[in-house]
Amino acid sequence: MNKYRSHNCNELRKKDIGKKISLAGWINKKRDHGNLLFIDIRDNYGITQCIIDKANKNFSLLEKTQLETVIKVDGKVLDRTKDTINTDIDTGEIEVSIESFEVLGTCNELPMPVFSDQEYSEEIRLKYRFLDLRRKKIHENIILRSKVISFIRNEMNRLGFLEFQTPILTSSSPEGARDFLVPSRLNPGKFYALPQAPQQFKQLIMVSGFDKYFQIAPCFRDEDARADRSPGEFYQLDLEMSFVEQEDVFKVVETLLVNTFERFSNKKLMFNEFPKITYSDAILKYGTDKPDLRNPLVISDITEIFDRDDVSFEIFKKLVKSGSKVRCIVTKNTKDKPRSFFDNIDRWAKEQGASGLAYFTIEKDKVISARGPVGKFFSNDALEEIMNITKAEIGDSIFLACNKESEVQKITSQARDKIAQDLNLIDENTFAFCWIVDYPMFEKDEVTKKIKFSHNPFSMPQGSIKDINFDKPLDILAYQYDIVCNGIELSSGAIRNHMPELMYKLFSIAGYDKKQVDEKFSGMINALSYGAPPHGGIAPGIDRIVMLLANEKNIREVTMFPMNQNAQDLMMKAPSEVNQNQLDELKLIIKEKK
RNA sequence: GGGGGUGUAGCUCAGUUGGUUAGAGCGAUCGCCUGUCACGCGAUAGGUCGAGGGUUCGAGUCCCUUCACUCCCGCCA
Repeated sequence: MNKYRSHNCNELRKKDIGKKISLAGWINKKRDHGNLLFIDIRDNYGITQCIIDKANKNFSLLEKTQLETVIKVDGKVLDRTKDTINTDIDTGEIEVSIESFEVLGTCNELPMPVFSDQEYSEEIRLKYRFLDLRRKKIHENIILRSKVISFIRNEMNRLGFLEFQTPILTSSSPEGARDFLVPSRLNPGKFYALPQAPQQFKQLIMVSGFDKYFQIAPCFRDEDARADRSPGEFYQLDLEMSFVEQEDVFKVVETLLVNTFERFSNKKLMFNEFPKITYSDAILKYGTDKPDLRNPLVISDITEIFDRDDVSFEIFKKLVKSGSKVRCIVTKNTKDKPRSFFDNIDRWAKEQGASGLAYFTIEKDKVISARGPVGKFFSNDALEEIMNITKAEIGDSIFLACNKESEVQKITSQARDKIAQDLNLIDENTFAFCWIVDYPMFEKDEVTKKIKFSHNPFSMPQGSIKDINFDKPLDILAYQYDIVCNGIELSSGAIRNHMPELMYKLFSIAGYDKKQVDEKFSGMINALSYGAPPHGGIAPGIDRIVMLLANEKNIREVTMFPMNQNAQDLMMKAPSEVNQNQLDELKLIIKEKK
């Protein structure tokens, strides 16, 4: 028999009444009646109410024992009378009469209560993460995470994928995020980099002939945090497949995600076969490449309307002449909404730094007309044309913004979210997945005006090497795709470029000559010259998947030991200074701070 | 690097137009209480009002600087 317990704290039931048992766990809560003491003991599995009265010699000692002390109790399982049954806990039909107890782990006065629904500051939660993790909600989130990862492993195995580990100490690469660097003692002055993703390795695994690979891979990027982005490190379900086209990857990911989300959430899936939206369509219709498809609102371009003579909205007309675009959002049947609804949205847009959102509602008495502050500027014919373009109907309202393309795209995208919220159009009980496809291979850097890779430099461009017009690099599309759920980007992937000749060509457009490519990507480019199979893959973010399943807005709620926004671990006090010997061995000198 | 929010007891918070000795709940300590499950009742301790400077007869409250936490922009192939 186990030294500490005969049962866990969620095990005892009516059938155990009369048994002599022992339990071990934390004192979750005490209810002290002076001559009678109730003690709830908690472990990973649940809570059991224990009871002791003054007749027992241990009474006064137990009465004074702090909450969260770890104790072992020996006692007998008792029935509870009908009116004292607690239906909130699984063990609520019984209780344990304590005969003796033993303190296994003492507890100081707590810096934060464990048994409480209160919210606490991040600072205290992170500093005492081991206490925070005892609390029900986050404890369950972490267990969920474990189960999701385990399920995904099984599914991947079932789908014929092999799990491999790849190096954590690797080389710095010029593209992408900032690297975390690790100095090399044996090679003074040189540094390893922690992998931003096992990108090159997984391609090398394909070149090595393993056909289907996956890994729950740690990824390290030295970039600033967000609510849905851990600083420093996060996990991806990294996967790669040989002899596949885009559709083959989609099929695997759809199967995996549908199974995972159906298994771990009660929410509905809006699509079992995820819709595919081209990047350019997404940007136009939603103003972003990570649209929330639960939101039915779409953005339309009605710039051409403002060239018409029967439209007299002079401010917009003038802006359009100088190259601005007009985009609009139609809200269905909002004719009876109060003026305040419209004005609130206009005011909100101004708060976002835009020049506001013009609006009108389409009405029909004998002829079609527009009601609202700017309605008078549109003729009957112009309104019909707008209705034609936007599919708006009588009784609908139209919100318009006019600005440079990038600005109008930004504000209409935000407005789409804001209006949907105000109209309560988003079904919180749904997951809406979609693929964003046909990403451009290159984009122009706004600052330097140079052409650079818009996503992954190893992606395969669409079209054969003979057909691609390399003189218009911004027109080249890639077999590059993202998967998005409820407006959250879960992952990027691509069919890879496995042809060295084409690779050099594309890198040259982004400003790397052959020598640089050979140097910086030696592992990859060399391997591709020795018989590389066509291959492709993707890497869904594990943390974000668990966030969606746990219904959490912050990634720290699904991360066991997260760092704070400044990439510090308040519990372990990382990062920290190191001693002079360590620096000497590494041949490093710390510059004085300015 | 930039913008917003927050910072008052161990924890969660209140604190009026600037005005006496800065309050409450939980927790802690002590006392009472044999059926609670957020047990109840009474008492006690506990404060550099994040820090520094300024305005004022007087600052938790107004102003400036700064720090911490957080959200967002930049950044994240």
